[in-house]
Amino acid sequence: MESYTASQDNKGSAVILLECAMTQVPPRRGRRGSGAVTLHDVAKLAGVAPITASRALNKPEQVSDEVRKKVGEAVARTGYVPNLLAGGLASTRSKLVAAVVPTISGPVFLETVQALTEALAEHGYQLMLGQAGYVGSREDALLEAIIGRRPDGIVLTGIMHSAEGRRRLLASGIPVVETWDLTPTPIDMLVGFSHVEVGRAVAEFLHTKGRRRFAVVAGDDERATRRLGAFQAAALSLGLAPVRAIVVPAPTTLKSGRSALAELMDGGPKIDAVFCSSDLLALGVLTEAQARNIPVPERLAIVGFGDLEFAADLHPALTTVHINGTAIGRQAAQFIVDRAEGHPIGQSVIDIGFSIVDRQST
Amino acid sequence: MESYTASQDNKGSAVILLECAMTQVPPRRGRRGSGAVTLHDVAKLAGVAPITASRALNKPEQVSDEVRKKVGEAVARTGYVPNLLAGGLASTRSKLVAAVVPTISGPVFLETVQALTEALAEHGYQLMLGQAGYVGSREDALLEAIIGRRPDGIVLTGIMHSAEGRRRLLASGIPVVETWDLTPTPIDMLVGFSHVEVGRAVAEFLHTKGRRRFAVVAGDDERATRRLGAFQAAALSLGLAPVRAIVVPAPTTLKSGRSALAELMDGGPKIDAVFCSSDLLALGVLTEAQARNIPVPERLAIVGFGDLEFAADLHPALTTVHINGTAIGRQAAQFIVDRAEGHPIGQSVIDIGFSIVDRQST
DNA sequence: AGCGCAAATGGTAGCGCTATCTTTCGGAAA
DNA sequence: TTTCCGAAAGATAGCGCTACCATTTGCGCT
Repeated sequence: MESYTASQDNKGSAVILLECAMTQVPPRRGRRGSGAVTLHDVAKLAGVAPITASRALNKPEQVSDEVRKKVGEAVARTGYVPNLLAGGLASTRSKLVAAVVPTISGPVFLETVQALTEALAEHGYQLMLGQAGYVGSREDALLEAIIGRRPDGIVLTGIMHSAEGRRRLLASGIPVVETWDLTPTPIDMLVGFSHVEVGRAVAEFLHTKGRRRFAVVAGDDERATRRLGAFQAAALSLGLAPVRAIVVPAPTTLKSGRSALAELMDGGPKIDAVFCSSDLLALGVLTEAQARNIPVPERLAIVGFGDLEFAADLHPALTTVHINGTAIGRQAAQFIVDRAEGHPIGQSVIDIGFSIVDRQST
Repeated sequence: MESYTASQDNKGSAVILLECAMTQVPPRRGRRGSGAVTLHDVAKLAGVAPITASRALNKPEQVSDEVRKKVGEAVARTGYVPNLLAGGLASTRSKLVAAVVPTISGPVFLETVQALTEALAEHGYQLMLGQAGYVGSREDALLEAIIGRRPDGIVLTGIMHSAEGRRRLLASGIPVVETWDLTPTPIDMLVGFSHVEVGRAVAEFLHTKGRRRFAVVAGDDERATRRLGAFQAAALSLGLAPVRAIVVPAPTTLKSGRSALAELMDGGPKIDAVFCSSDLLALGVLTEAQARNIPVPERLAIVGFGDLEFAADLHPALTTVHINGTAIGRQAAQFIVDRAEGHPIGQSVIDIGFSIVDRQST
């Protein structure tokens, strides 16, 4: 490994010392306050009362064309940016939505978060992201930080296990959407699918394809474990041999997939199909199979989970379980916006389903 | 493809209709306000003045043990959660930091965002994530949403090109950290590395390895293009043939990598080395090479960029450019916290360097 | 005893915005 | 012409918290 850092002889990349471009803050008026342009300033410049300026910006249909125009010009001239903290405090609507994910490094939820961000932005809401999964994270601290901002909604992706956490969320009175799962007792709203169904469906799928000796490589998170359990149960009721399971620590990696297949091949009964709890794991299994010259799918079938963008273009293309993460995100946003605007929501629990994408690896 | 959704005959996964668990909001006291527990309530219960309760929570060293204890108990009994909007408004310190990324779907910046989140959480700051890259995103709307929340800092990862945007950021007076690049004229603070150096270093590296006929597969974003240009220039000054370049749309994918190599092999001069602007692209090139039975590294050397977690475990393991994204995130957090707390910062521009990780693919 | 001083607590006054109520005013209805 | 009504604009009063200043208290010192 060759290292290139400022301390070495890379002239072009050396530390650059520059005077920090001083941020030019206008002089403060009193001893408090940020010194920024306020709605008062805009109103004064436009020659109207502050409340009228507020209406011109937030409820333009309630003011005359003339006022709207004058205020608009004043905003443009002053570079006014509304203080949403103040607005949120006064109106008890923060226009903020919090999303909690185990860790953003896991590519699985990205699509959901992305769709959520976009859908919310369309309605003028902003997303705040919280991570619950990394070492040292404290769930109570995260909840405190989230609830303290008084978001208009909270989206949970496959977490919030503790009864204490659920209680606090409920007590906060903030709309909550749980996603990526179908729990029998949702806190509030829910959009997801059944992991038990996934496990069963994949087992039946592989059986239909003529496979008989199954193995599973799964991360040790709660939902993967549920899929695993259902897969094993289904195999059993199909009259197959007990399913061997390798459990690897979450988050799952290509590396764990490789060593899992190595473990499966180096001992124990022969297998002809592996169900992996993530596409990354499946890629690892595939990689190890190629390194060992095990032909896929001839000798070994591989099924992933997640249908990440690369799955379709692997060689061989990966058969996997597709979840419409974008739809989950959109629906979650819809739930929260509807709730915030006071629209009635029909059903508060939605099963979004899944599909098995049959490609070359099976 | 088999589809499993609520509308089909999967009993276990059907739409579940449940009464929405009604959020139990305590009765409102006046006609305004959220009805939640306030600091006043806590203070009353603890038998102290509101301001004293505030101090007990925020500056515990300024109050007596007795007060601290009484307030603590009152908080526990009431389930009080401080309203950070109000606190932020009063103190002009929102304890919020905004990060702007092109899109969170790109795995490249995830490590940075992750490190940023963690480092900020340690200091009691929360991260707000904004996406600038997706279709339909409007930079001005994003800036408005961000500046409107009065964050204590803004972290930019490889974006914010427009002069207008830079002007607004500067005018806002909010500390800004640009990352993943080394621009000659930073808005404020900066932590990154030189893309030009990367391009040059990789060209020299491949030359040292005995390769002579280079090609590049690069995404069409600004920084990748800069690496590409430097790579080509370096190859030229090493006396090599002109470097063929395939430019693919960002965000880069495995698929683009495959088709890029296909294009390179199906016509034009022979090549013996490919520099890819992302590891995903490199994986695509590798996949296509395997599909075509081109031995790597014997006939073709491949270099990626990013050193994603899977790179080391591919077969063959991928040679790539490693960027310490975690260090970038940590340093950015440090910058902002220091600035917010009023600590002096030494240099406001830091080159974090990079390294070439020499593995099996070269 | 008298003084000064620092630590602990409290009172006041906003932060910048909007909900709510009140006022103004032009024009249609009577 | 008078009355009434709704649209448009303004005045008032907070939202829940903290900065700033004032007051109280205890204690060591001369």
